[in-house]
Amino acid sequence: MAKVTIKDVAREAGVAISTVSNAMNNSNLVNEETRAKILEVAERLDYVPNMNGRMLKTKRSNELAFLTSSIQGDYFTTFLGSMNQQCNDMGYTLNIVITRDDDVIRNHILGKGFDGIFIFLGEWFREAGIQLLEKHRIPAVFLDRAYSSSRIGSVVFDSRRMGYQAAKYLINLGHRGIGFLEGSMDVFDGVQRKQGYLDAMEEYGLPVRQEFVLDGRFDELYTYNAVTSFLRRREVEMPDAFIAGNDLSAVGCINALKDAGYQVPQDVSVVGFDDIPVAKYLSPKLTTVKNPISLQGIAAVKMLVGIIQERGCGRVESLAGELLVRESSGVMLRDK
Amino acid sequence: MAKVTIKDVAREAGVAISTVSNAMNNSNLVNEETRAKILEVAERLDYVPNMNGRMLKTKRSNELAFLTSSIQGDYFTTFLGSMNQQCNDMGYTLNIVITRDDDVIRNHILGKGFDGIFIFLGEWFREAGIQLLEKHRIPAVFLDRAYSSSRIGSVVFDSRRMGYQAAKYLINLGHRGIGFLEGSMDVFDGVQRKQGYLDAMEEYGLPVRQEFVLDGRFDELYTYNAVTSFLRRREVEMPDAFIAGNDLSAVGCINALKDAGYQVPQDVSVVGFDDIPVAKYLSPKLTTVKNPISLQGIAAVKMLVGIIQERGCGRVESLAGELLVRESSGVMLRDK
DNA sequence: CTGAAAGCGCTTACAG
DNA sequence: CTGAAAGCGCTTACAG
Repeated sequence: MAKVTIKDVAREAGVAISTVSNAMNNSNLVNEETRAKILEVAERLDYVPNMNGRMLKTKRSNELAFLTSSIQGDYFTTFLGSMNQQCNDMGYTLNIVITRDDDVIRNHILGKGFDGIFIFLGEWFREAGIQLLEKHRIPAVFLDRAYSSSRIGSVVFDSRRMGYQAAKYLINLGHRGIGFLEGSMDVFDGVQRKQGYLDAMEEYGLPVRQEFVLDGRFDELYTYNAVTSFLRRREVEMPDAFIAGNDLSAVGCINALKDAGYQVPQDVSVVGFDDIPVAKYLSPKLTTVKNPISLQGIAAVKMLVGIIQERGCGRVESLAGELLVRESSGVMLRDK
Repeated sequence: MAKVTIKDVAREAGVAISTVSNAMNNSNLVNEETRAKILEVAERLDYVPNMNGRMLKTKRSNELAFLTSSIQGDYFTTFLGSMNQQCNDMGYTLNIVITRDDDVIRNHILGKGFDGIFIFLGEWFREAGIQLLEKHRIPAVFLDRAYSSSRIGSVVFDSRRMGYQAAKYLINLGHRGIGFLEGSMDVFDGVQRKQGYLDAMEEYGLPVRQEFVLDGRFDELYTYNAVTSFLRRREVEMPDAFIAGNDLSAVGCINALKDAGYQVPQDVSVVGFDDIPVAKYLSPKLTTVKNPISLQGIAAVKMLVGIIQERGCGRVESLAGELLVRESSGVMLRDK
């Protein structure tokens, strides 16, 4: 059966297509009987307006796109769930597109008629992409960086502050030699978390020892190896604690410490970021910073819709996380 | 800056719009110099063809939709990752839409010009939906049930066989009184896993004791409560083992058993389904059935593209899982 | 209240 | 090789 169009409905109902269109969209223009007849026919034929035809005229789709380079990890599950719900609540549908392809990205930004775009593309979206958005005045909200202009906003976590708080927490526990397992320096959170750590060290006048700053790459195995080779290199000088770029990295760190004969937190405290679901099942249970992921999704949708409907303009919204103290961190015990 | 269209490119390049269209699509029709000029202009203006205009003519979008009622859980992360990759490899982009709204579903099936649809809507997609697909000959692949026709196929797990194998494994270990924590009977896997369990019991001439079949609803807490009240009801007769509808349910079951003073697997063996990431971190580590989720995604894409390109037709493809024996199950120890 | 007409941005025969 | 024209399915002034 061929696709049924507005023509089919018009013919079947014995009216003009414009009347069908009006009946389906504009309540008060059409005679009630005519409308009833048209709706009955439309229902019978399973008529659904072709969005391509409609959008060619109206320039509005009530569709938003979420462009992401990945949906791996629990973060996305939580995030997309809340985002999608909020989109629906506000009358939009969300299209999630996983891609790292420049052409696909351009197509979705420029060629599909989305009313607005959420961007979580990390390194797959750079300056040129921003220029494109700006030049064509596409409403957009970034979830992976802090950027804003008149039609573009961002909703991010206040990773710098949380990095600062994690470090401060450890300092208050008596730790002085605090190491950092840095994540990716291409990633907003990676940079910010480290910066927060540096902020705290500076505020308390503690030296940042470069040999205590290891490359963890947000990766469990990579961190495990980095910490293991660090421990082999220098038996003498141990950090009192490590802040890891994320929980996976914290797990790798803890395992490396254990395998080298250290106890966590008795010998070394470890703090992560994210509060991944297994964090509370680990032994020791992981002390970590939890971000309000659902709130990020909701805030992002509100911001984008605000920009689209001209009720708001672009800005950077920064959400605070929460330090969850569990078992992998404790007061400083070792003698110095 | 207003949206740049084919007209803008044509004007700027001093040619007709049909020439621009040909230059961008049909290689061998256009003079090389003309084409070069046109492409240069298109590039300079950030011209991206409006997909709505194009699709109105061509009726092909190279876009597939994945309609799902949820993306909660690790299943989806794995699944969508492999599916998306396979779509890209085959020249399609995948749009993921999370919805439980009939109108949104209808719109995406009929009104958006997707070349084909993946469906994972469970109870939010019933007979009426299938009729709609059939009537309009929409290429579709189900991931949540077994159904097929000329333009519709399914890729599912062979849950019945795996349920059978899980039960058979326990029987071979010496267990006779095997209980089942059933999941949702609205869900394909829920029904099939239980049926497999029943198959095995029958094959081995073991009675299925109705009081050993509890309602777990695929839910940890719900199962915990069901098992706890079961244990309170009858101290005398204990099952030798439980098969749980999924891992969450298995966890609830194990916790209930432990809290009632039983040891797993010494007193009761427990087997789950899914192999969720925490399964191997639990104590005891969970024996479970792991499904080849990535393969399901790949097979689904291949099937749908086959149907669309008329190179294949609808069928039910059933993927085998793998029983992972870990610590929550063991040989029958108790005296009868 | 209803319908004829124009036009959104494209592609595709077709004429030249 | 290039362009004028028709038409995909809609919506929106506008005339009646």
